[in-house]
Amino acid sequence: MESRILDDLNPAQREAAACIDGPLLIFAGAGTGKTRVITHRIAHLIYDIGIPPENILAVTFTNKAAGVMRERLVGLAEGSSHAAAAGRVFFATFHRFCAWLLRRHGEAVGIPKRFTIYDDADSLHVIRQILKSMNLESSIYRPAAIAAIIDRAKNDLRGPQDIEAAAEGPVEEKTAGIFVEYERRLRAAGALDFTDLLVFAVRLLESAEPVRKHLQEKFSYVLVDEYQDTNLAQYRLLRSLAAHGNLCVVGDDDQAIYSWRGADVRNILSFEKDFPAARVVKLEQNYRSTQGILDLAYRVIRNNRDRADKRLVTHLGPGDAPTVYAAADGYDEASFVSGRVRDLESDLPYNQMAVFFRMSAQSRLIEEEFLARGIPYVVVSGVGFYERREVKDLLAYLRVIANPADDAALERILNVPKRGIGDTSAAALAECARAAGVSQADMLNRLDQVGASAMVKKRLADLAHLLQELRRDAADRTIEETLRRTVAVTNYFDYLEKTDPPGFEERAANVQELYTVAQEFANRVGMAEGQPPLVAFIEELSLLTDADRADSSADRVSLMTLHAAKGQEFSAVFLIGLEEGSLPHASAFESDAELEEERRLCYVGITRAKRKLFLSHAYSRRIYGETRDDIRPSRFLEEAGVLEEARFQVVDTAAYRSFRRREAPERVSLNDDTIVRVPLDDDQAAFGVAPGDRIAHPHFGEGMLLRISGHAEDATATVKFDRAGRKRLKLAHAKLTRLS
DNA sequence: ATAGTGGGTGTTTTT
DNA sequence: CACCCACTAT
Ligand SMILES: Nc1ncnc2c1ncn2[C@@H]1O[C@H](COP(=O)(O)OP(=O)(O)OP(=O)(O)O)[C@@H](O)[C@H]1O
Repeated sequence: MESRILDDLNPAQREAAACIDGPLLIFAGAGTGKTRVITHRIAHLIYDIGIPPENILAVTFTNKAAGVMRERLVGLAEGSSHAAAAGRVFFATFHRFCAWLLRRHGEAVGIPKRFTIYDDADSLHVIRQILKSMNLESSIYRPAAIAAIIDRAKNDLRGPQDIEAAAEGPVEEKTAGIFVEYERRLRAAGALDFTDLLVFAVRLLESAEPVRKHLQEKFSYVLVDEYQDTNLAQYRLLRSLAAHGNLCVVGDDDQAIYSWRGADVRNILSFEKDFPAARVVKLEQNYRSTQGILDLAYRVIRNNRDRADKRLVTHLGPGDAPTVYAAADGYDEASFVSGRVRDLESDLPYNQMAVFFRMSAQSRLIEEEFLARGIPYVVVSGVGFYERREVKDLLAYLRVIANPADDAALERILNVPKRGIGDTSAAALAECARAAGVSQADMLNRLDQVGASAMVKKRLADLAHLLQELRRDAADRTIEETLRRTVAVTNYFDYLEKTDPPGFEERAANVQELYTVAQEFANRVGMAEGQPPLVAFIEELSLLTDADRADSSADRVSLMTLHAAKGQEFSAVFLIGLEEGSLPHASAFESDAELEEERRLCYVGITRAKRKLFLSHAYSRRIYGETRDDIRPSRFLEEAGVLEEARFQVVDTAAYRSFRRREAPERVSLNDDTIVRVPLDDDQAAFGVAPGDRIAHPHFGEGMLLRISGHAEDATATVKFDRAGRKRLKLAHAKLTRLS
């Protein structure tokens, strides 16, 4: 068992990596080498102990993390005869692992082999359809809210009955019914949404003993990174899978940031109870950051009550004090960031710099600034390649080809490109299919049963024919060829050019890029695994995210959300928008638990930095197109004493001082019912109503006018109606009458 | 059937 | 501001 592999670990890490049998928890703070231990432990298992690599399953949080880990593992075997073995370890996210499992054994729980994976947009689409069929208004029953409730329930392995039982309002009550119908429609379409992958995998493992036994034998060693962010479904999956006890999990309760997705930090806190005889290894030596950065991180996270205390030490020395910049506004902040990037660029490559923010929308000002300054950057979260309309359109064609039952995909392409099949015809087709109990694609081949005009039927028949040809040809063509043929027979480029002339070039380029992705996929995967390549490709696209696609070798500054930053590290980090409402986000104000999660998010951001850390906040922001001058710095900055202490460099600006002097209007948070009695400008007063008035609206009834914002035509009243709740109404339009 | 208009509405975070 | 929906005019 003598091993050079473990030489580049410190004693505590080595202990963890060398402990190969039985449950093991590595519970340690940021940058202590948890991920490194996992990688070395796998290498040790294979190269020193002789465990066949295909018996090892390593679960990561993102596909990208899986890729990085695989590379590192190969790196460790460099030059040895084992190098190829590394490729046989199964690295995957939970979702990908479940998809793999269900492709093979899903039939035991009623999932067809060629199931399709519905993404968020598909799910929302289905929910909207259901709302329509139930005659529920989507303004009250907000599809996204309903989707969130359903998704959350599924992650907790709960069903419609549980939601109904726990329902607190009308929306939740109805959600149970929508949930039932949602499930029905997905099953009928042979589709699983992201969370279904987990749900059905759990169901499969817990109900089909032969499958479970087989997997337990196959994966005799299971390792899980970022265990603090696992949810109930994932936990149950691990329990079944790793009943043999050879389960190694690593994590840090201070980095639990996915509770909104059902992740439960108690999974890691009670690991010892769940897996008796578990060994626990704690690591304290941080190898990533300088002491100044770690101190600041600690000053933030220590304010969480609900945590296991951990101190981190580093021997990288004190380093540069983190810089705090108080910006006048978002533009000022952006120019601060670009200025510092310019200062740093002689010492650091761009890809060692990153800008983090709470919400994707916050990247915009930074992007504009970088564009103007010629600083190369890449946005690694937000609307990306795979969400592009053109990519999803073509993917929908592939989906229908691979799985004719995929109604969501069919509905997407029914009239894309425009072929004169409008909402009415689409609804008729859907209704007939529903009545006949078949998929809409099947219905296309039984048009005699569809009540529609001859003209429409002809168009539907043409589509059916087109799909049939594509499907027939797909059998003996490459994916790329199928894609090209689809584009050709549908005249897809013409459609793009007609519908979006200014965006045409970019969209066409994305289509080309998709060809390349298909080609690379084919080269990489070959004909392995005996799976139809088309099905495998669609799965790949469904599970990949933009972050996975980002080429880390390209020399660009990374822009990403704090959530996307987890697990990564950069020499220089900018954490922007450190303001009340943003970080912590306004939606967390009401709940201590959520505030603590926001604080952890801040902690995660800070601890990504190796040597340079810049924190910034602005006193003025545009929110909903309105400029707000009453923005306060984040409580996290205050708690940490950052704003006063000389040990941190506080950059102040003349611009900011003048902002501070200006009289701030009464503070209003987005959710409260304060009546904002600031003097109205003449154009606002002209409407004859003022904050504090009782008013009546023809549709919403009576209410209290809370505030007026905007000017002239755009003057908008915020009214709290007695029955209809809070509404915003354009004064120029809404007929408000003043009572009393 | 579709394009264009003009309301109202709402905000996280992602596999 | 950006998105989504309902409505109107072609
Ligand atoms: N024993 C060691 N010797 C040298 N460098 C190390 C050692 N252990 C870890 N490192 C380095 O420290 C950095 C952080 O390691 P790693 O990403 O594994 O930490 P982590 O605990 O997973 O962090 P986090 O939880 O913050 O994502 C990496 O650059 C890694 O190479």
